[in-house]
Amino acid sequence: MPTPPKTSSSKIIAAARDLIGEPGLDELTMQAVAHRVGVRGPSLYKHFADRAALLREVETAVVADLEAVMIQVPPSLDDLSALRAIAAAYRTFAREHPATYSLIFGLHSGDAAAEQARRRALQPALQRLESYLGNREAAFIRARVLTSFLHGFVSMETAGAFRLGGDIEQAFQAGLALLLCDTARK
Amino acid sequence: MPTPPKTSSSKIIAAARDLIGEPGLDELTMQAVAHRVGVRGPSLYKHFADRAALLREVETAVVADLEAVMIQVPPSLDDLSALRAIAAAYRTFAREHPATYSLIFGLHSGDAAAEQARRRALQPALQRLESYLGNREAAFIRARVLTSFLHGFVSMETAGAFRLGGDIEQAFQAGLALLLCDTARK
DNA sequence: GTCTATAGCTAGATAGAC
DNA sequence: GTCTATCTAGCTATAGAC
Repeated sequence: MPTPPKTSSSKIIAAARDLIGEPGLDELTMQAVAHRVGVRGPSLYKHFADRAALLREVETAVVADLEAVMIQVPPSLDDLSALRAIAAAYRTFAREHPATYSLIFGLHSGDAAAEQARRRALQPALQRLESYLGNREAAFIRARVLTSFLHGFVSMETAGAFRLGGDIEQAFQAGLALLLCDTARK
Repeated sequence: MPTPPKTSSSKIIAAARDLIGEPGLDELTMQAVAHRVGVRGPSLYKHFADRAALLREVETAVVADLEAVMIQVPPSLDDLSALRAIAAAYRTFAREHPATYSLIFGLHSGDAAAEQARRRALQPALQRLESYLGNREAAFIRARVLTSFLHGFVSMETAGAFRLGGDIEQAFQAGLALLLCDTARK
């Protein structure tokens, strides 16, 4: 006679869902990196203690790159135009390097250098917001809201999550318009 | 004499960044799932063809769960209150099941069932938005904007990306207030 | 700093008995 | 439908020669 069932598809699915942990970066293997730079895997360990150490440095470098594109905004622009330009630069960066971008908020390694890079990258936008809103605290809150929108939008966009048609560019501009409306000014 | 250098730390970092592909779900191994349901690994293959097939079903189930919590909003609520409640339910779901939540926009498997589940989950919020804004097209755009904000906010929140202090709840409410202001009504 | 060789591990998936 | 046994494959990391 056949062995009695111990489980079921739905039980397996439920267990799988309980099990999901942090997503990794499977493709980034030491050997693949080594091949890219023309050496063998073990040679990398003369440069970095282990894979985690390499990842920490990558994280910091990526954030610095994002800062570099956001900082390109001409100082001559008015605040609102500058904020729009920063947002556009952010989105462009994410679209051009989607997997790389995902490290910025995806690794959360707690690395001090990466954390400092993140803080530094935020600074220009924060200053513009403060000038625009005329209120330091409001600018800080708005920065969080704007960053959330930008991160969510580009994450969905690069993941191909906008699948219902329509003008995606229009949605981006509409979101910016709502979040950059100057309602906090007294 | 020592072997001449073929590479450098910065080259390695650059190569690593070029290499980053899609993040995986390392912890979700077939053996771990099997152990959870009290069987051995190979038994799972009688239920699902392979790991990818299991993941597709998990994805659909997760979206259905998110829909279930968003649908709990009482019909008696006015549109604005209902939209706030839906947003709160979304955020609560992500906070309670962060890793599970990350599958919703993270897997993009192109699975038809998952796609249909996503569409279905969006429907109630979309209807409320249409009633609130009095414009079908504006509601569709606003839904994209709101979803982007929600997804970005909860992704950052669960990743621990809000590291600069301050009231995170206040930022969430501020974002909702800006995105739910009724500026599109004629 | 590079290499070869290898240890040690873990994963996905299959074969065949029951 | 479950099991044991096994295959294949890939990864991190180390040892030691050059």
